[in-house]
Amino acid sequence: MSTQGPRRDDDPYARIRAVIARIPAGRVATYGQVAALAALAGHARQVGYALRNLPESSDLPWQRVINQKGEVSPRSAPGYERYQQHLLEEEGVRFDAAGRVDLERYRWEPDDDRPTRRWKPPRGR
DNA sequence: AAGTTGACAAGGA
DNA sequence: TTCCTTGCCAACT
Repeated sequence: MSTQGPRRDDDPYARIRAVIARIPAGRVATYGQVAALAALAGHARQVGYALRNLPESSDLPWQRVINQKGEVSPRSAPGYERYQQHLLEEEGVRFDAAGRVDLERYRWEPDDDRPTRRWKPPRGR
């Protein structure tokens, strides 16, 4: 009925969470990518906002969302970045010395079910 | 009601 | 390449 709250497909944050829930372990997606997949292109910041409001009890794989630079986004509470990186490393995501993930290698695509890409194609040369 | 904030992103220097 | 500025837009004061 019309007396109930926003339905899943109607609530932007619910759609954002639905997209994140689809990211397989060992893969990552960027904020902008999640927003676009949730039919909210241009609302990358809302993805971060949704995660900030995420209840502690949530089982959403929030750690698989990183920024376009390939690094875990800085956050108000220090220490969480280290925690997020740790969670990802346990899933097999490798970070370089600068604390960045190779997006070409670990970025998840909706139609991509494979675990992880083992190598990146050689650059033209 | 108006100004500020922020788990972003793209472009210029 | 990194750093800084600008654009973004809902949520929050």
